[in-house]
Amino acid sequence: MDLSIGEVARRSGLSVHALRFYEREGLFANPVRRLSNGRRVYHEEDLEWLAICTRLRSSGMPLAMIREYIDLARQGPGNERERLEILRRHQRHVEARIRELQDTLDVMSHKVRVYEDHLARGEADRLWNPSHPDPA
Amino acid sequence: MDLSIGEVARRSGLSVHALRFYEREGLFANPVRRLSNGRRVYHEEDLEWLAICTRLRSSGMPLAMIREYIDLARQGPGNERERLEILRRHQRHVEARIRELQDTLDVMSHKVRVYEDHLARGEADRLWNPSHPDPA
DNA sequence: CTAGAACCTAGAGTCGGGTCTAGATCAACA
DNA sequence: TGTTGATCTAGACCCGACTCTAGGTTCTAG
Repeated sequence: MDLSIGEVARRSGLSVHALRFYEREGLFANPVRRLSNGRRVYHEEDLEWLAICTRLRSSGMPLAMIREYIDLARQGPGNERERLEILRRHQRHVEARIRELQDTLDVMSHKVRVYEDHLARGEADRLWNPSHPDPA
Repeated sequence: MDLSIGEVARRSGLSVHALRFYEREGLFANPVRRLSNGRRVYHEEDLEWLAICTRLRSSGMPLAMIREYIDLARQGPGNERERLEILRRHQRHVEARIRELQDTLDVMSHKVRVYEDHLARGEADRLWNPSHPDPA
């Protein structure tokens, strides 16, 4: 079940450009094979890995960290602890990020609520305006 | 209580470069005043606004959106609904982002847990490795 | 046979958000 | 007085992660 780069782009949501770029950056576990005419051939497992990559990326893992991971995986058994450590590092990072966002969200929600009250009463212009006192 | 750019940098955590850059980008509500010798003078309210900016930035609000907001604030009363709408837009964005991160975190945590079990039993090399089946 | 789509490479360009440099001025201290 | 350090401007540069271009080949349908 061979897949062309266009097919993989369509199914992964990445552009063909991005797929070639990822390959140059060494983000594929298995070197991408070529047809005799030079065209790239992908398989289902590449698609699965890309789905994981996309997840990791969208949660803020830099390509360099993904490469670090895949480099270990490529070396085969023996470094599982290290791989796990990379994942845990990112896990902690994401957790911290969620806390940070939640924190900002709380502050914002409070501001918005207070301001809505003020607006409802016809008082206004005091919402996070550095030139004026803060109603919160 | 006048503050120099260096003082503001120290207290805001932004670099002097970034402060000048923010000014060029129109992110200050009140135009930054100058001493007769051309040096910038800041005040406590600038610092307060910068703290807010930093929050918004670190939660992913682009500078362009902050500028949009501050432009409205600068125009004075009458556009409070619009300002509120900007905040709500970002609020929704942050909420969605938190959900996305939480989602990825769940997947990762599951993977990590399963893998730790496998490792503990001496089975290995199956953690998100595109060349091998997945134990999850 | 031919048009158009899909593919190839190398390398340039983009965007956001800064960061840094050069060269000048100015302040403060020993 | 001289040196150190803070500031100024304009503009170049950086980074990550793509995105796009130019110029060329190859596949596919009619």
